[in-house]
Amino acid sequence: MSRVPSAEEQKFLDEYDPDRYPSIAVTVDVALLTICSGRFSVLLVERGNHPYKSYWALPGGFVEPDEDLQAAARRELAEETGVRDDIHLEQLCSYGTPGRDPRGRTVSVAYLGMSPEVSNPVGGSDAAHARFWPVAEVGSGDGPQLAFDHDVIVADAVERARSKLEYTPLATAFCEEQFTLADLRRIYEAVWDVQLDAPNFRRKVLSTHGFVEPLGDTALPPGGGRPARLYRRGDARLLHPAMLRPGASAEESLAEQRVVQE
Amino acid sequence: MSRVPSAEEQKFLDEYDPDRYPSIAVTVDVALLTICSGRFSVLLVERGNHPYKSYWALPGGFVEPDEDLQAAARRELAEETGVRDDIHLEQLCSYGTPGRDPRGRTVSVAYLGMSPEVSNPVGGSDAAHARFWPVAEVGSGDGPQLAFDHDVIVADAVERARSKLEYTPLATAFCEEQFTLADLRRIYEAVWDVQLDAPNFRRKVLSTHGFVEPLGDTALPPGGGRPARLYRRGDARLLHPAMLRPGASAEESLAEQRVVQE
DNA sequence: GCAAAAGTGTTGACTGTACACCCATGT
DNA sequence: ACATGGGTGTACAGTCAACACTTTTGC
Repeated sequence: MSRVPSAEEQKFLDEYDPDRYPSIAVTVDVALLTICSGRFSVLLVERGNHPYKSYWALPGGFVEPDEDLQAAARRELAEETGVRDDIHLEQLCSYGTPGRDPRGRTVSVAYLGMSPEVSNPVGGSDAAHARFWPVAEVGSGDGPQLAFDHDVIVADAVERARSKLEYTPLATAFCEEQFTLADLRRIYEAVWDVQLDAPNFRRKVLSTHGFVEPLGDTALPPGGGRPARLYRRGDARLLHPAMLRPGASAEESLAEQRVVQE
Repeated sequence: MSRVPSAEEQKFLDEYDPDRYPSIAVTVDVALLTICSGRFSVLLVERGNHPYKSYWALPGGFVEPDEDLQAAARRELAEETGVRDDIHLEQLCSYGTPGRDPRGRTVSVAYLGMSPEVSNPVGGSDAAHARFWPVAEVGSGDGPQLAFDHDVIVADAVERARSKLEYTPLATAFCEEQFTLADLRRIYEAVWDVQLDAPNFRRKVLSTHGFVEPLGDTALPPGGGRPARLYRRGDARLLHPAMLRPGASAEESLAEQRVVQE
């Protein structure tokens, strides 16, 4: 990567005087969310190096010279956890407060991932262990201690996911290729931590154009009962009308404000 | 800024080998939106230097060593356009595709700003001119030619603003300190490019807790008519229920998908 | 038959929209 | 007086939550 700069590039490098602007490192971090044994969870890796050794952190790392940001996020996720790479991934936010990394100035572009349950995430190169933690435990005292500002990133990711389930069909990103409406409903119930009325949920989903596509087959429920029809993702990107969270008036709105207000 | 690095920092610098990772420059760009003579508009500056000389661009520039990202956005906005600095500013998205700047690798953290009408934005240091352009013209052929990937950033900012007006009280960010409900309604009409029913709009706003606070005074409408009551911003950060755009079903949803889908 | 889960029908409360109408001011 | 825009009342239509009820399976 040490070629002769063009005149344009040289001009840029003059403006970008490395004495005035010592390099800022650009990293990506991924908050991969999933429903793990019925609980809304986030993938974390245990750090093997200082600083924050033996703390838990989001998988992530440096962006390579000619690599797109999202490609970097996908690569880090694969390297550190072996998660398959066709999952939904979207940019969440960038975090660049001076001092967020004690080793030097970094700006981290965080990504939000959503995937069906992953059986065994493997700890990769720089990650000692990798496992899913229920998001309810991450904020509280009895959960894992998070490195850097990753607790903030996780909180933002969780709230973004909760909100996106309202007006996009992304709940299907947590489902397998084929799923029943009960599967889909359990996604909503786990993410929002509420109970939903199955008959009304069914009607809402089916009346929303492009949310799900019916398949011919049926699946047997685990504990016995009538077989349920199977569906796959539809082609809609937005829900009309939205699937609003129940009882979102007044008091609950406190938690949401973090992500929304900036 | 040339001090002796600590052991931790040195370790970081070893990991962050500048040969493997040639510096990525971090910049901020600001899409400042406002209602200018009744039209939903974005602030652009005409570039005085190559590349993209005499093209129009968003105000922005390099992040300084010990500067928070949002502070950098606010500083660049003040330097290049003289816009007052108490306006609403929130992070929009980061753009880092290799090749987006022909001079070298950059990652730009874009911010979305909302402000009341600004009388005379002044072109600052590196900006030849600064002016507001109606967003409807920016995308089309007869509008300004935009530098870099700023057309994408503007499109994302516009869609984010349209969407935020639905579920937050941010329309008030476009209003002066004191405003009438007709002022507020004209904000919605300009941003969404629709006509709203004044009586129903009034009821919706007043029934939404914390959206606006009534003041004692009244203001005379410009062309004669009954004086209107004045209001100021309320303390809500989210609207319950939301102010949904009329006729948002099916066909119109095409444009929205850009920002939402990633 | 009974338990369990899928799926259907019905009702009453609530919300959004359209529009008729009244009120207060300038000219 | 009348034009202009602010503000109120009302009635209809659509949506949503609650829950009773039917269907199809395993045991």
